[in-house]
Amino acid sequence: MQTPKVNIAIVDDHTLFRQGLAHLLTESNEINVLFDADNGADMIKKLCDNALPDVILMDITMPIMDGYETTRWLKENHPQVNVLALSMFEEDKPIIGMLKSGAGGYMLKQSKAADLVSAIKGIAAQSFYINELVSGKLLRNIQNNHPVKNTPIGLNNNELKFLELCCSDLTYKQIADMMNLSPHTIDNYREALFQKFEVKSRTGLVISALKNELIKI
Amino acid sequence: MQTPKVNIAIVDDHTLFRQGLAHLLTESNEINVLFDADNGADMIKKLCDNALPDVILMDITMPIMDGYETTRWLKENHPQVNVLALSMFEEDKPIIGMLKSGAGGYMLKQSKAADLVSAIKGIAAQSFYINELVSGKLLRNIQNNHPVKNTPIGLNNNELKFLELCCSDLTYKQIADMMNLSPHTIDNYREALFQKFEVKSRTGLVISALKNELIKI
DNA sequence: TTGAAAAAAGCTGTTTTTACCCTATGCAAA
DNA sequence: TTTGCATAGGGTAAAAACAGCTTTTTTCAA
Repeated sequence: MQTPKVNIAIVDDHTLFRQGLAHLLTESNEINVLFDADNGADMIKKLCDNALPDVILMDITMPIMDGYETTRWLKENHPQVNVLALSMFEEDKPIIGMLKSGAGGYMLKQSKAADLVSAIKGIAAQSFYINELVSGKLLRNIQNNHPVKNTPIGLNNNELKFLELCCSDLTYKQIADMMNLSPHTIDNYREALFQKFEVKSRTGLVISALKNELIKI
Repeated sequence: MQTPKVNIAIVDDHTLFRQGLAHLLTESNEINVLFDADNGADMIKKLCDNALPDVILMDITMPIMDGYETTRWLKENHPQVNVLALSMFEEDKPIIGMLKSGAGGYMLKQSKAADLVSAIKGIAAQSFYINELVSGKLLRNIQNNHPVKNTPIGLNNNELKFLELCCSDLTYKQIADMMNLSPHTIDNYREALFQKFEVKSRTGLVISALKNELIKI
């Protein structure tokens, strides 16, 4: 008899990816997929009807309740559940952001299945799984000694709305009209966001926001 | 005995997605996955060593040889093979673009497995599979009677390089330096791309390029 | 091979939009 | 009261956008 299977859940808004991954992992005979969910809110519902998983594979970009928020909720309400972030993005900010939210590891969707299985087993056994991808970011984060850099950036509703409208062919004046605000107010939002994102141009802002999965296009 | 299985191949640069999907589809008992590939070039190699598939599931964004190019190659060299585009993107341009390149259908990765299986069976039987997503775009394309709008936009190497550098915090002057060209020449590229993409600002250009999967960030 | 045509690269402007200052008001919470 | 905030303003400099034109390079057929 082998070691007992690891019970997991998969939270991701791409149905095909979720279901395909579930089959793939089940076939490894080392992992048991208890359930899967479309987003954080869906996961919370399904947690009630299922045994508590050892590990939850968590996407970042999801409608309604995203990976950051869901991970924070889990650490608040079920701290014994390990979260393994699973994302397409290899930028600093989402990685550091998910780890800060409470994820114990971070894997790319570009990974091989065998590596993902190791990561799941690793995180189930030790509550964390540090691969090269993550350790590099962590190291760089320390070496740069602005340790809390690259954190998820807190935006209020208007800033977020503005950020979305920024991802377009609209001028700031047109954006101001659409938000029923003075162009000067818009200019304040712009200034604030440039500082938060450490950029110097609207294009830089848009690219950063997309890389951090704060907005979708 | 049922109808014979449909032989397919999967071309996608995300290993986990590809393998997971292969397992998922195999389990349906109606589909047989002959092989999978990382990108178009990889697919061409593997085509030699395998039976010709009935249907190829094709991602759009891939390194080395993308979905558009690969589909065109297939239609040129193996016109009897049906291509079903499988992408995250529901914008007009990638959809129309893949169809124009020769794909017989277009499915979202957000689809349910059962729908994907129907699409594969449909396209194997009839060489095309038109769902609501696609028919809407086609209809709109006809109604707007600029029928060849939303086609993939042809860019030369310098324009593409410029476009990539545009997706950054760099000024045009800095981009000119990096490309060892005069800022005036860069201005010509900008002008040309604005016309091709029908935009009025660098931000609009960047967003369009991303939506059309001409560049990645 | 040559020279006409086309494409690519470069230049001079002007106008509009962005980016970056610093200040001020109203309002609500501490 | 004070603090913090969202809002709004004026002014300036830089960058981006737009237009019209010249030179260089490439291409290809006579």
